[in-house]
Amino acid sequence: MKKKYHHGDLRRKLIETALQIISEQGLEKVTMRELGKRLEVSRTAPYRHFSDKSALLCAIAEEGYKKLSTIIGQINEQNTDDPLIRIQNVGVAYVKFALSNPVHYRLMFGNEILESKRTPELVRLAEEVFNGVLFPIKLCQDKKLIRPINPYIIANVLWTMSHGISTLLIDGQMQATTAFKGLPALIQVNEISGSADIDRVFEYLGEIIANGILER
Amino acid sequence: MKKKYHHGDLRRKLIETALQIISEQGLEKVTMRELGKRLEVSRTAPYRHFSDKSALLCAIAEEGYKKLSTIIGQINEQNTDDPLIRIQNVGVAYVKFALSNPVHYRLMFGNEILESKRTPELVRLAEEVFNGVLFPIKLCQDKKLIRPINPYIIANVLWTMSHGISTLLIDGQMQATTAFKGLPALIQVNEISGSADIDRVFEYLGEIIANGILER
DNA sequence: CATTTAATGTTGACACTGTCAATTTAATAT
DNA sequence: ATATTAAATTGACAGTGTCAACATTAAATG
Repeated sequence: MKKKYHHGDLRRKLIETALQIISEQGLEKVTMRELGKRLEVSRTAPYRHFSDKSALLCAIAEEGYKKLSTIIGQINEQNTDDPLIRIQNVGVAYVKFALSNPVHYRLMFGNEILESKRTPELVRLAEEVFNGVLFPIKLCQDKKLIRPINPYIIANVLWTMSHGISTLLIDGQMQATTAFKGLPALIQVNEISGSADIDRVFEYLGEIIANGILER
Repeated sequence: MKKKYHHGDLRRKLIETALQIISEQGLEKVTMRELGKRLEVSRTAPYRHFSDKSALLCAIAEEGYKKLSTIIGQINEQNTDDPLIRIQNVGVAYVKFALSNPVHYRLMFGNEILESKRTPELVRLAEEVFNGVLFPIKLCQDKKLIRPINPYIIANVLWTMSHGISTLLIDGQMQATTAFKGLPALIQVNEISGSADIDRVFEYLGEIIANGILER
């Protein structure tokens, strides 16, 4: 790609600056004009790189999908003694990704980008992520570690779980510090950072999903 | 309340019209001016009823919380032979509410209303809903039907599940028709309406949460 | 009843937005 | 060195949230 023309690397900078504005002041403060202003470029310069605002947001979502897909792919390549652990690792990684990249995550799975404006590439990448969740489940079923329920369902259950907790935490609906307080030592909230230790939360949720909640 | 002054019942109409616009064309098409236009009133008339746009959206969210809270309250008042069924009923009602009132739901639990702009009343109503989820769980634990796990955790698991599936379906990320296709007869998608039969989906998810996914 | 008061609605104004069309600048290809 | 094309600019237009000043009318008050 070499060096760029005038600005140098405006496309990249636009994405970065948009991300920064969203996390600082929220999505509605992202304007094409403000982006131009911040990057010391004219108000319509961004249109040379993104056909409209929606296209810019799509690019961010795409970036997120690629990142998440890579993370999950790497975990699935790791060898583990216990294949069940791999499922947990995928779940933990998923939620951690969401919490570390809330802006990406909201654009990926939220309603900010209208359904009609989602690019085919976006849809493809989303499927790739789902397959990454499906994979370790099938593996465990092959080894008779998980009941022979349709693996799609189980994947959807795990996805539902991971997505649910991700969005509730990201959007400040569930307070990790209180939601999991006063629990057995198993779950301990990291009081210093103020954020829950996702590994332990997921460990606990995993135990529930694994064994169920019924008395037997 | 009798008849109103000039327009009659502008406040009510503003909420209704906003809801209609959001479900037809999305949130960003709701503008104070457009609301005025549609209701044949001046562009700033809405400001006599809502201090700003955010206040209008808060009012919609509040309406949603009250509705959901009432629904869950009614279910919890019903007598059931099997208290476990009550938990399932609450979950099903929750998801059904979300699917029937997607606009309300997104405003209630999404990020459209900035965290800083949420009124205290909004927070209180959200807690009320959570308590409605907690109640039947505690009841089942009293009767030794559910393992003596901290009931808060279980409520959070159920909430996570219900919220996760609600948002994935509402935002068109999970296709109910395909996500639960090719399953045992237990789950059958309503092909006519194109929407999943939430009762059955939840029945299935409920079974998984109840008994876990592990082979034993 | 007449009159004050407060609720409700209007008009004008401002700074801001997305985005198009026409134009200019400069990097690359020839 | 010139032609081509990518990148950036300026001007324009219709739309937006919201404030301040003003107008109208319902309700409260005497």
